[in-house]
Amino acid sequence: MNRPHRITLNDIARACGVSRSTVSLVLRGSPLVHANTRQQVEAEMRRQGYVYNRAAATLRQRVSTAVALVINDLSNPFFADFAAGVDEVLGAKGYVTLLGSSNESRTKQRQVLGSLMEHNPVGIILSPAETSSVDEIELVIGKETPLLVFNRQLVETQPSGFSYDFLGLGNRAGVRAATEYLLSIGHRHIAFYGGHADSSSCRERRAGYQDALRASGIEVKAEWLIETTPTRLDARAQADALLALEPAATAAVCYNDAVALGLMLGLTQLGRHPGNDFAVIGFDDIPEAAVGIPPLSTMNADPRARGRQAAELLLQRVSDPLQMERRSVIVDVQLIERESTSPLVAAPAEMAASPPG
Amino acid sequence: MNRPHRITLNDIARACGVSRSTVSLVLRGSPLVHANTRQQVEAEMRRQGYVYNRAAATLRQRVSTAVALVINDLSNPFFADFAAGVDEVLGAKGYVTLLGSSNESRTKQRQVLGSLMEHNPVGIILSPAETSSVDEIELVIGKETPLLVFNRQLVETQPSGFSYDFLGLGNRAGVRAATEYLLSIGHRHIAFYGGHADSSSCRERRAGYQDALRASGIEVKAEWLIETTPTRLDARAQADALLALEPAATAAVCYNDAVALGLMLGLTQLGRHPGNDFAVIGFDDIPEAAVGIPPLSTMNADPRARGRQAAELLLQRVSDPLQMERRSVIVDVQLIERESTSPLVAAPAEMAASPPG
DNA sequence: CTGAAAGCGCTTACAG
DNA sequence: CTGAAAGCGCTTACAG
Repeated sequence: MNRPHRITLNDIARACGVSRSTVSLVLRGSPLVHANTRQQVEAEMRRQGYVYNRAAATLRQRVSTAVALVINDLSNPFFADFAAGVDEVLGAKGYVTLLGSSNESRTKQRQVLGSLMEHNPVGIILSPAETSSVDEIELVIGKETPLLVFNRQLVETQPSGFSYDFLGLGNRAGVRAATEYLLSIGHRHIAFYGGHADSSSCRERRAGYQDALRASGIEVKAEWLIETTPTRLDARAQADALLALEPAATAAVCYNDAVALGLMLGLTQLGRHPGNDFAVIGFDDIPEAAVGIPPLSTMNADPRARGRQAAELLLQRVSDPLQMERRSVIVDVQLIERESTSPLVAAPAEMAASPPG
Repeated sequence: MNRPHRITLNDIARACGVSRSTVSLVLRGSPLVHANTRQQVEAEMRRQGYVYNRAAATLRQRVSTAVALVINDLSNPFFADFAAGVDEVLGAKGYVTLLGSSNESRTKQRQVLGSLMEHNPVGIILSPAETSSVDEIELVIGKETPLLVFNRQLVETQPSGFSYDFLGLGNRAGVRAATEYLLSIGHRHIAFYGGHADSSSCRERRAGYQDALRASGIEVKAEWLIETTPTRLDARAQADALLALEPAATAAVCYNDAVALGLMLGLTQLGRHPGNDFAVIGFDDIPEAAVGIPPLSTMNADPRARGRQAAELLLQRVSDPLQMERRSVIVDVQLIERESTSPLVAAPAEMAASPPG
């Protein structure tokens, strides 16, 4: 019954006949220690299976190496990939990731943040639950710990001095680019399909769609913005709304890939051939997009790269907290061209003609 | 330029005119403290924005509240869901999750485990990188910290005294049940479709398929085990192999859902109607399965529930390390019946007849 | 019911 | 190049 006495610096020092300080210096790679001493100490640490106690070091140094990562929905591959990217960079730089998930509950989010704060993270990366406010976050994390918010803006009920960095997607510019692409290949009757207008990301994407049409001198009519639940099933069910427009749409920019894939199914059932006589563009580039029939053109946000970027941004802020102006980084999403928009659809007047090439 | 002096128990004690010990007792909910004192102390903590320093408490108490979670592939929704389940239970029980991901690299896995060990986790949940061995894991985590391995067995090169718990899926029993279901609805010409035989999960699933056939007195022929890359594309391309069998297969148990969905596409292109004149069963119950055309019958492993279960198992072991016999829990996967196997296919001899009902 | 003191395992000036 | 001492923020017997 040997109680598992934890090996400490003292044990190593005693075994080597040196002081604790010397062993600590070896650990920290100080050049002050004689090479022989260093080797002897290192050998002894290996021999005894010494494990560094970072909590003790943190306490003494008053700086931790932990970063809190709080995610609204880990089951969503987009956020899971984001988390993987964050952890990749943090791990490579010697930080440990404290994970928390809120499941879109602001109450849970508050609890999780409070619990993680007790571990003295040097910073926090937060993909917030819907409708989270600046105030409720500040209340639990204080003003001192650097915060990077991802993907959703915090609701700002009153002007506060609270400062944090933001990393988000260029929803508006992305959908504008997608719409412009459809215009460039000849479409003039383009709908925005799917999503609910009370979601901020949907509003931003719709705005991008309208930007593109207006810049081309095309009038934006309300009935060309078609609402659906952002799911495959509802998107499939309402496909006929696109063909019922006057004139019928020849292309649709969709709220996201789920909607776009559902729409393609619905169009097929109605006897249309997406990619041939109708162009569809999605948003997200989920794995299924590439293997759809036809493969779906979409906007890719590379969530893993966003995670890496978020970690970099936060660590910059951690190492330079004096640079106080708040940063807001909006990342362009990239159009991935696949067959759902090619072979290029002919201009509306020639819709019945065979595709070029 | 006020350097952010961290609020400690001393500050609270001084402000209240009591000793540090008393404040600590309040913090820990001791009944020894007078109610008035307690209220005064609690109010002062709120007023000053006191944040508990768990690292200091951990150091003193010599027990941490951290659990390390190391995942082989966070980008895979199966493992992301698992992680979400783990975090859910750990958070609810007052533990913090230290996240690490190995990306299927044993080297990265070793580094990550080593780094997390410095934070004194009370236990480790590991979904190991492929071909990880018992020895390499033990070398880095030692014999003292409880370990729960998920999903894949560790390679055991030599008998070692190292003990850990295991949570895995009932691949063999699950596929046996799937195959028996197909037998029960009249099929006699059932193939096992997809996957590579050098993967342990594929071997286990094939074994379950063979178990069912043998128990029914049906001979298992090698050509009825069809290998494909476990992807939708390859599965689609090789669908004709099923119809080329003598006699042609009327049903297939697939290695996983990706394969099954690809197979359904391939069969459709060959003029068959999955769910009507051919039965298909997948494995995993990925989100797409439910919205396939037709919806895919499959085996569900509920990864999020597995995560919760893993956390429970580990915490049991943490609280009772004396119970030394190793536990190995194999969870049954559940058949989810959807249209890809119903309306029930008639027995082979009557294949051309209309479905019942 | 409350306080003084010791100690968890480190790091860091400060001497030598 | 090495050692003795103090201290990070807690908790825990032990007195009173």
